[in-house]
Amino acid sequence: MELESKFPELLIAKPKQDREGLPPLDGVEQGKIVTRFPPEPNGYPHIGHAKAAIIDEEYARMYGGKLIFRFDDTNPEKERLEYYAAIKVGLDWLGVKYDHVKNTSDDMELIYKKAEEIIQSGNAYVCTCNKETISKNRREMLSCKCSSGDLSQNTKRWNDMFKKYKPGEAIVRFRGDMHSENTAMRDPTLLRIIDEPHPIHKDKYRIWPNYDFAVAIEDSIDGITHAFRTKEYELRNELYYAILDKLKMRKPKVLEFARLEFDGMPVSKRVLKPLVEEGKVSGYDDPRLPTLEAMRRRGIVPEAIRKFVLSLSFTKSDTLAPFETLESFNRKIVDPTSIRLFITTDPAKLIVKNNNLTDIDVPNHPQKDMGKRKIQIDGSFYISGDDAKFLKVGDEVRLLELYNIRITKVGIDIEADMTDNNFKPQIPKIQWVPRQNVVKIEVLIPKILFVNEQFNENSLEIKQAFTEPHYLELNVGTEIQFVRYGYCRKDSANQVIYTHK
RNA sequence: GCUCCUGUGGUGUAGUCCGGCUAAGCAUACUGCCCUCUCAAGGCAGUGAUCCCGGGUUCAAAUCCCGGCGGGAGCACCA
Repeated sequence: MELESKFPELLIAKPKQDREGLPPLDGVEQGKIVTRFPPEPNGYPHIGHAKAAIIDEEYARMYGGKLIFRFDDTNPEKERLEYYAAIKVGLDWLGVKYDHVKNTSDDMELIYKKAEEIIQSGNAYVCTCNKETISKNRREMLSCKCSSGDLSQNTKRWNDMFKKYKPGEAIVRFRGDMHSENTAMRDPTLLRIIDEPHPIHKDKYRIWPNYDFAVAIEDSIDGITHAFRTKEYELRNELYYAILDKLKMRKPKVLEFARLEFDGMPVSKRVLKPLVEEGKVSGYDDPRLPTLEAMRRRGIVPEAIRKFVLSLSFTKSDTLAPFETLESFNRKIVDPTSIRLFITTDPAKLIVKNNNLTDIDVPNHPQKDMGKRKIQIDGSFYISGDDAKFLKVGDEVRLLELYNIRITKVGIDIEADMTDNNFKPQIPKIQWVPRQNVVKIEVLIPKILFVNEQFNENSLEIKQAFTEPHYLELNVGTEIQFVRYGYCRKDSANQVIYTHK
């Protein structure tokens, strides 16, 4: 009673309402957030990039802040110009809008300055031990002789890294703690020598920062407030903060999320590269792959990917991504604008002996006004093998949008008589394609790429099919719903890719 | 092996920080009905979770504590 009057706020129920989209962030002021999407241009963008970019953008947008798109291009051995372009194309396709683009490699002078600073302050040293020794010492928690070298030695060695040393002969190491439980803290590498020409800067630089050093500095100077990264970096948070601490630089907040990968659809270049090289898939845009280009070809639209990513929320728990959920989102988005056409697979011939029509207008969509198309008729049709095999003499079925027929003969050629044109809800309805002017197409049906870690030799089914002449008038890229068959995207003049049912 | 992260229906999540208002919401999948000249989309209904297990704290635990077990990741001069 007394409490009530003194502290009425205690009685107010805490806000537990439903939310949409990503969970709110702690202590963020409107307009004060800056996020970043920092891919390495070392491959084609895939669903994992999409998740990261969408999360980065959503949070920036949620609090009216900014998104910086930054290429973390500090390893010339792996990066190529075409990947910068591919990633940008992918982001634009996804509809992710960024406020600023930059390359980490454009900040090399600054990074060198920071490197010198961290060496000067005694928080880093140049190590000339070989790789084996270094990794052995890490395992055994032992410091090497280089770590006790004085400042003049480190300065001299640092200067020598620009010219004298060969790659592998000297690295800059952070003075961490060789006894730390966190192996990432056992004097990790900060910079190393790489003589491979950089895709943008060619031979201008040969000392390159590694991930931990570059990201920490870049995030800090870019004004990033929230740095989102996948969970496998979690152990490196301590390092990230330690580097900024020694450099006396502003610290962004680092948060992790679970990485996204579909079951049986690996994303790693280690797995994908051999498939492409051996010709087991047609390229990085093969519809079986989880690359953005592949999903686009397959008929997945960006809005569906965004909805899907947001439905996964922002968690660290390992997820087995539900591809069918993505398909469901996609289907709902694509359905209202997909033209309906007839298709027949494993076709069977059907002759309607008393056909008396020469053409018919068929609506392009059952609900939306998408116009009609004219189909020429002469009584000679194809129907799907799947439908044909259930037909018996005497059955009455309806040719969709056309008329009802009664089967008079089955076998290789099916014969029938037209009965009437009254719509009868209870009889089976099947699609058909006139044999005159039939268009022959191939349907590519992507299936799961890997089953139990094994490449699935049957991962791409190719089906021959017949469709209507109207198909020829559609642009490549058009999403079509083949009635009673499924959604497909027109990939070329004579090929479609199956999107989903 | 060591270290870290994680564990809610078939699947993905909400709720867990600040214990009760929900023996658990939403989506997807599945089933049925309605609508429909598609096995699509849309509408309605239903099946399905003792919230990993065991103990503890409490009037009260998915939510707090302890102990197990399962899954994932990191241990590079890659990001």
